[in-house]
Formats: sequence, structure tokens, C-alpha cells
Amino acid sequence: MTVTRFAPSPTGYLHIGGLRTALFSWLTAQHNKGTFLLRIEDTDMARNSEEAKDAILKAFEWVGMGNDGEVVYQSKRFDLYKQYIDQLLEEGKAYKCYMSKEELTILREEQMAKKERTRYDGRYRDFRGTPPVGVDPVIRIKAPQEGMITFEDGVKGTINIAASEVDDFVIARADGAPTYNFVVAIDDALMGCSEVIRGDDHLYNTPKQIVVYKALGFDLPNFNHVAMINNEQGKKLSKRDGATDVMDYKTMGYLPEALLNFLVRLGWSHGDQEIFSLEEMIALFDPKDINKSSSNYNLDKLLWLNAHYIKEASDEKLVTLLKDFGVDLEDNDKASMILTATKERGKTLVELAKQIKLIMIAPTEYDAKSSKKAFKGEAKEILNAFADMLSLSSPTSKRSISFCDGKDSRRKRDRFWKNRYAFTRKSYGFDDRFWTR
RNA sequence: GACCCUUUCAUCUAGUGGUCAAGGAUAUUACGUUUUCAACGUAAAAACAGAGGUUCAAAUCCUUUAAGGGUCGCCA
Repeated sequence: MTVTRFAPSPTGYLHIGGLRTALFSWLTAQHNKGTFLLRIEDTDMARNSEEAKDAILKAFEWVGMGNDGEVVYQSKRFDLYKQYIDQLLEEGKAYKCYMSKEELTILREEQMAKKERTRYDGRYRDFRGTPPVGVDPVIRIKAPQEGMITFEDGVKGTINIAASEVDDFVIARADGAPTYNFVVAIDDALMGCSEVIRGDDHLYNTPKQIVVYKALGFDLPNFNHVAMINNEQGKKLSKRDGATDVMDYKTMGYLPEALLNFLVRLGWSHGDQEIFSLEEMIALFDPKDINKSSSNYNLDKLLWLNAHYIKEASDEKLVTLLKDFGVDLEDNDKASMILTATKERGKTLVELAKQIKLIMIAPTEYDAKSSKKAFKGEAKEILNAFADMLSLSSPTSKRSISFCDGKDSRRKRDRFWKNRYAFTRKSYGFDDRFWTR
């Protein structure tokens, strides 16, 4: 049984990088007819926010990636974690450490000065003396002191990390609250996760979590560490690079299927295929095919994909979607005609709405300079003739064509330009024949 | 600084020792269709990070250099 999970911490919105790893996890579960679970990592009470949690859940809803079963909240499982802490303490696999934060800082500075990797020195590991007064101890787990911690990563291959690199890390804070690497291992094991798919910024957490798995006697899942998404320059993706919040894509007029198609192709591919429906992704996705290297965010491709999905979308769907962008075509009997004429002119719903408004809303005033140019000469006659034609009870296509067909192509062009300007106040854009339909 | 990971066109990628004088897609440029723009079609340009090996044969294996990324919390 394949069980995957996505485990965000509710400290902000859902990042597109997070969405991609969630997508990979979700696809893996779907592909194997397994389950995809959601867990909220809210052990740090000081930084959690309800709004952030809701925003994340809302983003999942928007893209249509549902989770199976109840959402797990780590904050509600503290009793459970406490049991395991006590168990490790009793078994002598964990111990109380009375080192103060100040002492720790000093130790780190010394190690930095000696150009060593900073780590806890294990001074309380076998402490038998009288503990210092007035210090609330933290609890540290006993990590192996020699040898290698080795694991097989589904995307990176074999990872070897010297045990000396992993210190006796804290599993419970001075106030008793359990820490991240401890609870993640417990939850993943208890939730039955068979595939852990996460960002490779967690690669170094894995040996620590393995220490916990071993200490508690849990079976190891398969780990898959996915490389990061960088910006177009190959640097870390930050807010300065534009939208990183998944929900920003909704307001910018992207379709979720375009975003998902874009993200799935970042670090994963299937031959030369570029367009993937959800069903195809599910059928073809395998975490083994995820690339080792990081990839760069590329807006042009997303835009292209979005334009593709807009063109593919049914009229009904677009009518519904467009309502959020100030265009209501619900009871418009020309909706289909309008959409056919505009679909190919908008890469996003925002652009599409803008094009539609050009048709729906007649200009009431014109820029003096442009209108002088547009309405000079025989413009009045042309427009009147055009208006007459439009007022015919049923203008036939033959009539409109005869109107369009000028012998003199320059004059023809001139006429169309003037007409278009009168209707949309733009000197480029729609085919004027649109108005005669 | 220490440790770990990565490296094919501008970008996403195909590629697992010969079928690669490296394929597809986006973006770019040109031409065509079109009154214009868009869209579409056709074409062009564009890459194996560098250096050493191994081999009859290397983008693919090894070593090394460089560059980029990540991690070094009583954050997650």
C-alpha cells in the first residue's frame, strides 16, 4: 500500500515549490491507488497561524488535489510524542541535557573558529553528576558516534553521511514540546508513509530522522528528495521574482491545470510530451523518474501552457471562470461567439476578460489626437455605411464580405482600421468582420 | 569554514557506452496565412561546464577543477 503525505508548517501561504512536491506526492499515491495524507506541522506554537493553515488548505482546494482521510495536526498529538520521549528516556536512548543556550552559542563560536562543522559535543550524554540548579533541561537523543548513516534516496541515489556529522539533537525543548525531526519521524511511521517525497533542503534531516526510526524500532520509508525550483537566473526563488504564492496564480488568471502541468514538468518528464492531463500524469508519474538537478522557474512556458488550456476550455467553463474577472456572459446569447473570437487573444483570464470588455463596452470618448487621424476624410461615410449594414435585420455573410472586399487594398485597410478604432478605441486587435456577425 | 547535492541550447528537458555530426518544447528571428494584432503553419539559430583518464568506441563510466544549490537551531 502506497501512502504519501504533504506536511506544510502553517507559517505562510503555500509556495509553488511546495505545491510541486505535494503534486509529486499526490501523483505517486494516485498512480499506485494509495492514499495521500495531509499533515499540518504546527509544533512551534509561537509561529503558527490559523490564516496560514486555511490559506494552504484553500490552495489545495483550488488546484483540486484532495487529501484522503482527516488532516493531521501535530499540535493535537503532543501526548503521543510525550510517550515516546519517556520511552526513549527509560531505555537510555535519550538523555537530559542541562547546557544553557549561552553555553551552546559559545561552543558553536569555538567550533566555527576552528573551522569545524558546528555540533553539540555530547557533554551530558553520560552525565551522572548533580545537575545544575535552575536549568530546565532539554532532551537529546543518542545518535551513533561512529560509522556511516546510509540510506537509499529514490531520486538522489545512495547517500552516505558520517555519523560524526549527526549530533545528539534535541527531541524535546526545555518546556517539554517535541521538535521537528522527532515528530516527523514518528508521524511518518505512524501514518504508514511508504514514500516520503519532500524538498532536498530536508536531505540533512533524513539521517537525524533515521536515528529516531531506529531508536523507536520503526520501519524506514523510501525517501525521495526533490531538488529546489530556482528563479529564471538560477538563484533561489524569492518574492522578488514575482508570484510564489499559489493563490496569486488564481488571481492572475491562470487555470489550475496549466499550473499543475507546468509544475509537473519541472524536474520530471515523459519523453517529448509537454501537455499532460491529470489522468495522464497519474498514469505516467513515477518518483524514480524525478531529476536530480534543480530547475528554474520559467514564466514564458507557464503562459504558453495557460493559453493552451484556455483555448481548450469549454465555453461553459470559461463563462464561470470569467465571473471572477468582471465579465458575466451567463445569459448572453452571443457568449459562444464572443469567446470564439477572444479565446486566442488572452494568455490569462485577466487578458481574456480585457479583450471581452473591448467588445462589450462601447467607448464613449476618444483621444483627441488619434480620433483626428481616425475620423478624417471619408470616415463618416464609411462608419455610416457600416452602421447601416449592422442594422439590417439579418446581415448575411455575403453582405459583410462584399463590404470588406475593396478593390484597393490600402483603402480597405484604412476602412477596417477606422471601424475598429470607432468600436474599440484600439488601432489593432479584432477582425472587424466580427461585428457583422 | 565544514559536510552533502547538482551541472546537455537563454529556459524546461530527451538521453543510462556505439542507432547522437545530440531530439522535443518554450522564448527568439525569418517567411507564409490575415486589413492590423493575436493565433496557426513552415524554417532558422541555439547545448553535452573545463581538464585528464578508462575504452576499439563516452553526453553517458572514473578522477579532478570550476560554478551553482542546500545544511550546519530548544525553526519547520
